[in-house]
Amino acid sequence: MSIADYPFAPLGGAEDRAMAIREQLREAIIDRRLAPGTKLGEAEVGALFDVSRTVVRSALQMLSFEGLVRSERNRGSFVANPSPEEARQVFDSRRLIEPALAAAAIERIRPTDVARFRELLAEEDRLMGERGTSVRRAEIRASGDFHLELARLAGNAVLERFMEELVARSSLVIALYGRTGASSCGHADHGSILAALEKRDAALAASLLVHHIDHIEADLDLRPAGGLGLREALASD
Amino acid sequence: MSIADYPFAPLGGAEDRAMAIREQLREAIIDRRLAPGTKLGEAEVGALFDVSRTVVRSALQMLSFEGLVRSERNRGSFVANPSPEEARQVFDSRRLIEPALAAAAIERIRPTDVARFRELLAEEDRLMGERGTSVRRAEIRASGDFHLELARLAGNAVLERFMEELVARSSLVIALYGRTGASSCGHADHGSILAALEKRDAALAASLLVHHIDHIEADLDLRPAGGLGLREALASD
DNA sequence: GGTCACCAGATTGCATACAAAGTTGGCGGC
DNA sequence: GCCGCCAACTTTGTATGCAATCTGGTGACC
Repeated sequence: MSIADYPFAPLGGAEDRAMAIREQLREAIIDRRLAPGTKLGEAEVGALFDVSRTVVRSALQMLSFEGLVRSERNRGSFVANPSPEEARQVFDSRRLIEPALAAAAIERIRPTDVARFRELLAEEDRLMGERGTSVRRAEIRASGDFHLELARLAGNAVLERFMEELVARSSLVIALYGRTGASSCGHADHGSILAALEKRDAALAASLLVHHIDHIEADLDLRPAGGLGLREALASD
Repeated sequence: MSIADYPFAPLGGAEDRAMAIREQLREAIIDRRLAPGTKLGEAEVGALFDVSRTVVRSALQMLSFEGLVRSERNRGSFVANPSPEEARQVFDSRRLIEPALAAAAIERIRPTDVARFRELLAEEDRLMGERGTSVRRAEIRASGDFHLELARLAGNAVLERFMEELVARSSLVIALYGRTGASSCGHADHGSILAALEKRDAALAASLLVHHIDHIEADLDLRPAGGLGLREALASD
């Protein structure tokens, strides 16, 4: 299940063609099929999707807003290369927002919602059982979907959109700094969080969420990337 | 002082011409020189700023992302007409985020920051003393700047950008639903919040902030807008 | 030999032209 | 007289062309 499958468009009602390209690029970036620093030339992307640069520009602008792409005037757009500091800020933001989402979700959760969560968990389980890089990508995405579902359930469209951005950027950060050894997003955590939601124990859910996010962040290698500050820290271009 | 005066561009690095138009439109919307529901035709806006539709489109897309403009495919863009529910979500989000910003700001606040805050307060004072609708507009904006300065000081670029959006949308909501009688944004509150920041009393600052936001929201008339649901509720077009 | 200036190539920024979708007004039929 | 259909207009969506800017390399000059 991807973000685009949700019944509402993430934003106002932008052009659908550009939105489609945005989604494709977003998935590719999150899955790390597009490495950070990769140049996204308008003409090149346009040729790839068989659309004009106009549409590509629109898509790139959206991604730039989301922080997944960095645009430099008269130079072009590149897949974002979030710094460790940016990564920390993203996780700080999530630690702030998600517990509140849980509290709100508890007020509104219904059996059908629980069922949907269980579906997501089952999907995660299935993916965890397998091996391979593509599976790992799907795992990161599935993990994000859990948090997005939580945001959706909370019923605050503003925070939900913020979370869409935060989850996307988190996925990019995990792909960048994640240590391959450990499971990037402790799956078991999701199960216990869901249990707390079912029990309508907001304090427990909040606590579990914060620890969950701590856990994700702890699994990252956020050292200053060689300590250098030169342009994009030798962006693997 | 407007957002554009800050030393960094609010976003990636979009085209500067489009950014300029975005700023102008944003100011106009927040100041309610552009009433909610007003159609923003690409050609019309383009003629006004003497640029092509291409640039206008870019600006409108940005505003659409910020929630200040609503775009409908093949129909055009309109100044957003936030529903009472949307308004509540915006304030809920602010009640969540701003106390955290205050706590972070306390860790980093320095005398020069305090001085900047005092400047903002003085500006507010000056505006409060006068009368007239244009003054009232400036007052709303100045009030927003206080909160933006707080966000800036917190040092989290992610949350800062969220706050930029929230403050802008709040201003729109206040312009829409604000009761003219009461002062929209209790100015005295800002002073006491700043005092709490100076004393580095995070709990007090957080409490004051929440009450401050409560106060703003309480001053609004968030009734279901006449109960009618016809297109844009008779959008004054 | 090193440095600076200049030039060629490529890429983005912007404007314009064309195509598609929607809206409005009028006309004819019922 | 009212309803539905059709056509012209208006507005947006997309493609393409041209100008400005940046990059990288070459050659002259110090």
